[in-house]
Amino acid sequence: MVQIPKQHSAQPAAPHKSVPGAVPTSADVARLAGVSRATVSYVLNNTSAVRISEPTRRRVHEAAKELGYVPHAAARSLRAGHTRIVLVPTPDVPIGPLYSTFLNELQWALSRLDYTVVQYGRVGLSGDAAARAWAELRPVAVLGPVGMGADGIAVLRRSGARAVITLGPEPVEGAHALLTDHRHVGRVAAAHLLSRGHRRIGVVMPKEPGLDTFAVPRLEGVREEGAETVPLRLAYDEQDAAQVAAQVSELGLGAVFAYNDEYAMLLMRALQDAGVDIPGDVAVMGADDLMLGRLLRPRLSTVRLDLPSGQELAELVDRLVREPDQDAEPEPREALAVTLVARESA
Amino acid sequence: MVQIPKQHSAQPAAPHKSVPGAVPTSADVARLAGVSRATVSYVLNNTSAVRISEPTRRRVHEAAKELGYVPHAAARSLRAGHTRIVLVPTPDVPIGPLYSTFLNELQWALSRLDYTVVQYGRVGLSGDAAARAWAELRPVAVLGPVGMGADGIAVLRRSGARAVITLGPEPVEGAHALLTDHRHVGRVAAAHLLSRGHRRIGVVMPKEPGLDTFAVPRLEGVREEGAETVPLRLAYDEQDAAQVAAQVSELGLGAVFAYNDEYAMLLMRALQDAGVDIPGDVAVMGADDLMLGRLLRPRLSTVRLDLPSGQELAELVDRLVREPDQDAEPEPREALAVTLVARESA
DNA sequence: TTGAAAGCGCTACCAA
DNA sequence: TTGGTAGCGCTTTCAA
Repeated sequence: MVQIPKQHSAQPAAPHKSVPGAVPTSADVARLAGVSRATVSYVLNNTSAVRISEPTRRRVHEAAKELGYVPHAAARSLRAGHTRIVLVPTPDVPIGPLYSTFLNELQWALSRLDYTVVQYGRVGLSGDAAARAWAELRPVAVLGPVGMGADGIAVLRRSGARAVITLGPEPVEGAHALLTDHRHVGRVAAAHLLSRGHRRIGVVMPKEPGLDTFAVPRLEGVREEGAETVPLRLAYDEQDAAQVAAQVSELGLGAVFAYNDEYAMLLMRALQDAGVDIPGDVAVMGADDLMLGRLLRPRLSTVRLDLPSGQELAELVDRLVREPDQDAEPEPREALAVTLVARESA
Repeated sequence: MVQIPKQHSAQPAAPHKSVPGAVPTSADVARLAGVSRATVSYVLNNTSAVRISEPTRRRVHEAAKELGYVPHAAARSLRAGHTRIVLVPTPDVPIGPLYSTFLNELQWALSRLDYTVVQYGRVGLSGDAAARAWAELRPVAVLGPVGMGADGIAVLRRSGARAVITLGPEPVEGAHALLTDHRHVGRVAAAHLLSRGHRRIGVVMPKEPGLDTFAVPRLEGVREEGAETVPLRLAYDEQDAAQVAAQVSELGLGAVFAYNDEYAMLLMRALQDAGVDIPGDVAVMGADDLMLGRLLRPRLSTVRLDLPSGQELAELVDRLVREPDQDAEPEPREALAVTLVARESA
């Protein structure tokens, strides 16, 4: 599976002799400083249980610096029996500025807490195969294994993960669930549109694959709120937008709820280019409350989403890692706050 | 530094006895299958140098499945002497859809090639401290250590990194350099504006910290092309945009080059709200060629950037890992293609 | 205050 | 075809 250069076996070099080109180990440091490996470890880790004399400390530090010694994380965690790795999924598809900002923040906050963030792409593995691949790294925490079943979670748990946190519409057994139910988004938008007298609502669904994870629940939310929905598939380009705009007119739709602000902007422009008045002829709503919505004319009405901050989530991870039993199976809690932002377009 | 639960030392449990709650090892599998650990390794890795009988294979596989055995990546790479880890920097600050799409693509492509992508945030460490922290993971490749000097690169190299690739304006010794010189962006924009008779150009610089890495070179490019530049600091909000718009009028600026399309849109809207005609009174140019530029009226003139695709970059990494000496110090090559996209706003 | 040595989980050599 | 075993680099107990 992995090709390994036979550098070691080629010549069974005399033990305890440092090869020039090789990466220095703590043994090399020990030799140079004239102490034992144990002492090196004590000094470099500031082990408080042991007192090492100043001269020895200095010698060790100097030797380490001279050799450019860098400890080997894998060896350390093998010995320790656990890692500081937090696994974070790479979304299969670019998912918008909102989410990528959130991820960024999260990574930053986790790094601050001295965790190593590993982004793991699924790359076509099924839920359980993915779980096994992830478990090989022995992560101390795993975030948002979307679409992973209870079995996968169990594998992760058995492999030593002390915190498994899902972000998704429904709780998964064995994981700490942060519910992000995007149906709320659709409901809020629909409620607003309904209150303005629109009973039939066109719902813009991205043609781009992968976004359905969010788009479908948003559509469902609109339906649940009691509106009649007309799905409109829209690719993120101008040509397609012109076609959908025509479709909106043909169908006599008086209101449209777009997947998010970007798709709303795209469609709104196409409608305006076709001479449609907004909100007079067609009311348009977006979602995500991006800056661009404020810059459009008319100003875009939208739905704001508040995810937990990366900071908060990082702290949750840290807490679960430290006290794993505490909330083994806590009440799943809604983590997605949703607010109407009524401006001019609807 | 890391608190380690003393689960092992608490009771020096009899060796070779599998503890129920613990993570199963290959020894557990061997015991259950009634074979040696070596055999387990052979079977599970499909080692071609050794032939194992079918019945034995089956027994091993069954035992592994029953125990839910998952190999330990750290132990494996400790033994192997190298990892499949590729270190990728987390940008300190959200950096726009263009770059995050690129990163995403890259991660996906690397995962496909069986690399483990680790995102490492700098978290306030200086270049060389960061290099040491990164080297602890013994990555086989490191991408884009921005602002890291030759020393840092050397540490990484000595720790076993076979590919060190920088993306930045200038080559760094010891690394494979992909030059991304954003001055080109400014030059192309300035050339266009100059050809339209604008000699004095307002240059919008984001107030947001971290973006200066790109903003400053873009400004320099404008200057190098022979224009007189007037820096305009702009925060990404409407209030500030209104102020800057007023400033543009006061200064009698006839042309503005914004850091990117988003800032251009922001300023353009503010100018229009103030009754300024575009491009009649003020010509506006953006950069990055985002979709939103096409949707503005007038349509936004901009500069398109083409980074190498994630796929290409992943292949480069793979090639360097396989043949490290080949291009130890190759000719640094320009990796950022820059094209003028002239539309209506300038 | 320091050193010797065991052992974390795994793979690959060598011997049977 | 299979097993024994050394050893990757590190930390930590125990003994000196």
